[in-house]
Amino acid sequence: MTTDAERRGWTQNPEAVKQDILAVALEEFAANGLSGTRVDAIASRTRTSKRMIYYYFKDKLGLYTQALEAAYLKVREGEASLDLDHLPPQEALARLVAFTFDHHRKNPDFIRMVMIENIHNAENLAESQVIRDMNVAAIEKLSDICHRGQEAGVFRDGLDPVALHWQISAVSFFNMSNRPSFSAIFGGDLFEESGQEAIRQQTVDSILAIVCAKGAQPRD
Amino acid sequence: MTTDAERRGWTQNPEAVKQDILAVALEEFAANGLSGTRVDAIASRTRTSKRMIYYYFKDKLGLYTQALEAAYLKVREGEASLDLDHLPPQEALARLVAFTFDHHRKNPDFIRMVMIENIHNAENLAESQVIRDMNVAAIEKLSDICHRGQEAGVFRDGLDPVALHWQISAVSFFNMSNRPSFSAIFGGDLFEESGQEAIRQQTVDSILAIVCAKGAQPRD
DNA sequence: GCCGAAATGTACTAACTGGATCATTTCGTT
DNA sequence: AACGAAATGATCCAGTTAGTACATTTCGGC
Repeated sequence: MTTDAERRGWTQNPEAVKQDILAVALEEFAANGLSGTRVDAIASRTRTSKRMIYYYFKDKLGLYTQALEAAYLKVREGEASLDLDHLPPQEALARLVAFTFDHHRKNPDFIRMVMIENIHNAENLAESQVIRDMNVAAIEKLSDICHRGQEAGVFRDGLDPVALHWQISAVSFFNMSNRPSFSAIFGGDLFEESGQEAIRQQTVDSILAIVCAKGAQPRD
Repeated sequence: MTTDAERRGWTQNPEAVKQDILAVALEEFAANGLSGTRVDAIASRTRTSKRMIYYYFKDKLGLYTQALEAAYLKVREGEASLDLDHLPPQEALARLVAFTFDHHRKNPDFIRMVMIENIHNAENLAESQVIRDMNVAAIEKLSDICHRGQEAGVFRDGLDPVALHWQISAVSFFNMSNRPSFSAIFGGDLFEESGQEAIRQQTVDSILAIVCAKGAQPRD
């Protein structure tokens, strides 16, 4: 299929060109921020030219916005694999927390895109419906676990799934977002593999502690 | 003292000029990031000129670095006021967590500077000794509480003050840093006053839970 | 009051950078 | 095989921006 292109000249391949640009753009924006990224830098790392960027994405901002959505989509793919329905609530929650923690670790450029968005007050993110949808799913998963736990009598009443998600995200996100500053100040021990396991466990414990009904026995 | 300047011409006042520039620079960098900030924009908001910026700070990066340190210093001032030695360990820790949470809320541009630094892999922050010193103090405070708690038998053994600090920081920091994206997706309820109180309490609870000795009674 | 260094004002520039212009090639449709 | 629209290449441009050159003023010490 690409043999035509190899031989001489070039072949029209809009979709591949778009994807190529988008992949590079994501890396560049994640690495350098919105104003820190040079369109020329993206173009030169692409198999095509700057001309195509403006042809398909119109703007630097247009490209950025699409790259942001691409980052979210890429992350979403990895999330479906998690099936917790068959687990008892405490176990399910523990798994969800640990999974979220690890999942953030595996997606550094997604993290960086969100950081960058926050620097810009999430103005572009606020537009995207795609992104909103995706996160609602996360809440539903969590909400379901909460209900099951309450019915089983092992979780306390009055849980707020959003507040819970907030806390899980906070730790998982911070672990990646502030790693440079944190380890510059305190050294990198916590970010070695053993350190990461420790704080992941600490995170799981802390989350379980706040949902557990008073008097319920802690898991071992 | 400024009357001379009012009358005609200008008065030499190196220190005031420096501080003026630095204050504006901090705001601008915090608002727009490193590459997003225009030196001219800083200059025009200053009582002096761009010329002075380069005279005193040499570089855009030089100015940025000093602004970063200034942000840290400003935050440090507010921290000394906290005296926990007279409180029992659990109470002291609870206060420390709540204080940290609130303190971050009160210093948005500090938060943003750290965010920006992390985008840049904390390269500039890593240089500054001032900043390192400051955070060591925080760990010592926490470490002291841990020891007292262990001696009193209410905290479990094997606590890592740095890991604890990591968790406290994570939540407090994320609460500010990711507010735009989080509320764009989930709405702003958690960031109303009542919501903030709820998650602050949730944070305190979760931290206490992970330090408390198994079997120790939770505070009421 | 004078002198040299420090401090400040004004105007400029060289390079960068987002974006535009113009021309050419591919390719499905007829 | 011809035609028109879509896709791509090559080059250029105008505004922006970090940083500078040059001139002037202030001020402490003598």
